[in-house]
Amino acid sequence: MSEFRSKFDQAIWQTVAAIKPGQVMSYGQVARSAGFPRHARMVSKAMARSPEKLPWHRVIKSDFTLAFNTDSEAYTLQQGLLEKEGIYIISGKVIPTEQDSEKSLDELMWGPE
DNA sequence: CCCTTGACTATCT
DNA sequence: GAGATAGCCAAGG
Repeated sequence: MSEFRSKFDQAIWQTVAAIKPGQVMSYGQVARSAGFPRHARMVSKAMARSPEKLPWHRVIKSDFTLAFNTDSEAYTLQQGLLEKEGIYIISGKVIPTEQDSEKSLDELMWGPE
């Protein structure tokens, strides 16, 4: 069997498990943090194979949107799990815990329209 | 061995 | 802001 996968999966799962409630990380960020740069796409595979208890919903795309189609059930599920932790989504984007830009906060509160 | 597939990302229109 | 495009890379057919 593939040695890479088992080692990779464990490193990824450990990293994801370390994400604190109320925090989010992008796939690329997780990959890098786990020691596997440029493996963002592999992270998604590791998620699909991940244990139930893993907080997979705290992993989102680099642009702060969710990885699933907005009309899919998985999207709704992830959004629900995030909201249960106090993380909400405005205009399709996850609200970052740390707001540095007034512009983005402005846009998040008022929406693009 | 070649081709296709993604729960991705960065860059350019 | 929304598409299109090009990198990315292991897995499976």
